[in-house]
Amino acid sequence: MASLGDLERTVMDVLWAAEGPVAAAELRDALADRELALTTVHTVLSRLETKGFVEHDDARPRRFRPRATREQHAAELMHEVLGRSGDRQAVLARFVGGVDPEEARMLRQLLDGSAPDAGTR
Amino acid sequence: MASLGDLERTVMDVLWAAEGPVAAAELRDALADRELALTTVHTVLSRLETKGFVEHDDARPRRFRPRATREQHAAELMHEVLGRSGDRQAVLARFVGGVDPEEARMLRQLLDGSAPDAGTR
DNA sequence: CCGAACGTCTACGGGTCGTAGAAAACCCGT
DNA sequence: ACGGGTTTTCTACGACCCGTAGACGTTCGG
Repeated sequence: MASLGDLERTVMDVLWAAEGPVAAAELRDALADRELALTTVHTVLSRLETKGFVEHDDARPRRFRPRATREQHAAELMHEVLGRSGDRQAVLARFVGGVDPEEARMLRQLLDGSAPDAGTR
Repeated sequence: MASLGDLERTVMDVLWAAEGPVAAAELRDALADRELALTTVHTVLSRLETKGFVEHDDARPRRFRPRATREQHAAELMHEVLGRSGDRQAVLARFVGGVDPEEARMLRQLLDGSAPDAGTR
């Protein structure tokens, strides 16, 4: 999976946090601390599009939105790491060893209640 | 966490697969298909060292070894992704939704048997 | 139809990474 | 102790990625 630069990730964070699709100018404003030129935002957006992270409608000001939710993306990344990693079971063992007890409890629930496919979509 | 280039990852894979510490020349041979110059291997190793992925002893031919197991590394990566990702619970939900039943069973076991800290170290 | 907002295309400078030569440091056999 | 191969270090270079933005064409609202 393609990986993201700093600004790219920041932009994705804004998009993920947004309610609906977002126009370039809104993005620039959301990142006002960076004082970005509008074209910069456009460049980043089009790269994100090439990488498959966002898409835009054809309304006039174009509006951009993420192709996956932040959670989908993170979960996919985790699976990718797991997949590329030799002994999956050993990795999972270490992984669950490191989750805090709160989350461990939740995991147990998720696994027990697992209707086939729960949480996938 | 610093991320790895292609060759860097390949080198780590060799080191992780190896029984013990490995000398640069052995690495070059293990990657014979790439026809790398020895100095190339050295460069990569020293970058990996800078990034904290390997260390070497002071024997003559230096011998290199990973500072973490492949599994530790993968698990850390997974935690990093999880940490940077907003709604941890939602991510975990999606994540476990995607593990195959085999592994789900194993996860349940790991979670139930969880003596505090099991698998951490 | 004009001006302002928008979008596309091109570019550049810094950083990382694959790649390796030059040269220094080192070790073994004689 | 010396010379030649082996190892290590230092330096470099080209490709590519990414942050950044200007130039210039496009489109919409009045």
